[in-house]
Amino acid sequence: MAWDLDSDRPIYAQLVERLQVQIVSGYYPPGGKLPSVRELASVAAVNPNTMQKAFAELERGGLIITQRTNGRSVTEDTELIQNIKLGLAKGHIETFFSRMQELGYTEREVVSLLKGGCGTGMEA
Amino acid sequence: MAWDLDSDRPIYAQLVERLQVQIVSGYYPPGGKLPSVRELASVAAVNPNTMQKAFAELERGGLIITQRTNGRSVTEDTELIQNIKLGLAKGHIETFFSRMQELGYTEREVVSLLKGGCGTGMEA
DNA sequence: ATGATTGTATTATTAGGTTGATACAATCAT
DNA sequence: ATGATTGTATCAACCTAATAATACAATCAT
Repeated sequence: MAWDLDSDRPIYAQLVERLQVQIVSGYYPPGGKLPSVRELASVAAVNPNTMQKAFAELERGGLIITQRTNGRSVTEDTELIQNIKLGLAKGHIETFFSRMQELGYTEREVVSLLKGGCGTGMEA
Repeated sequence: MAWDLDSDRPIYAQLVERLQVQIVSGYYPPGGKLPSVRELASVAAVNPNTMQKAFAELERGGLIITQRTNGRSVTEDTELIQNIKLGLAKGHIETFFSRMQELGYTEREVVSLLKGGCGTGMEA
């Protein structure tokens, strides 16, 4: 699984988002143990300091828990996980419609566009 | 109109995107003259050098044309403008579905989710 | 012709992100 | 007990982005 990091944004922020997705999508199950800072940093081809920063950020959000000298685990608070997942989904929907609206598309146009596209001006 | 620049991404890149949208949406019509570097920089509360960099970037894409000592204009190539607009729209659609799939939603789920009209943020 | 405005270029400085190289105390497996 | 691994902290170096302060030649309005 590639990490496809973008140079146009802080790496640690991208790591946070990626790990967030991996947790709420169940790739890292609730209560499950996470790879170590050094190991994940190695996999992502990133400096351990950067991965550490991402982990610290995730912990502030409550998604992961640190056992001082024994690694980290995903929280067992499945409700929190679900809430974050729904929050992310809503955010994506909102920004998507917002961006399409900026371009001049109405909500109705966008929806019909996704269903199969009828007279939206995008066929050409 | 606020410029709501994000500190988490290069400002010049955000300026490029914003100006792109303003052009393809017709806010700056084809062949129309653009504000000067200094004026736009002032409006956006940004350093002239940064705005200059954004303009240079847009010019490389062909969207705007520079009259050496007499300001800039939007290209009159409406076909190019339309192509860029469609490209932006397609990009938004693709990344939207991609992000939703990352979270575990199928394409069919997303579409029916949007048709249900539950919270798109565009009703108002 | 004059003065203001245009795009453009230069230099210096600041701030933030990233990397690399360490180092330490606490824990686990053996 | 020993050695490896854990999270954590620190320091220096580098790079990019952004700002600030200028400066210049070419154009336009007057």
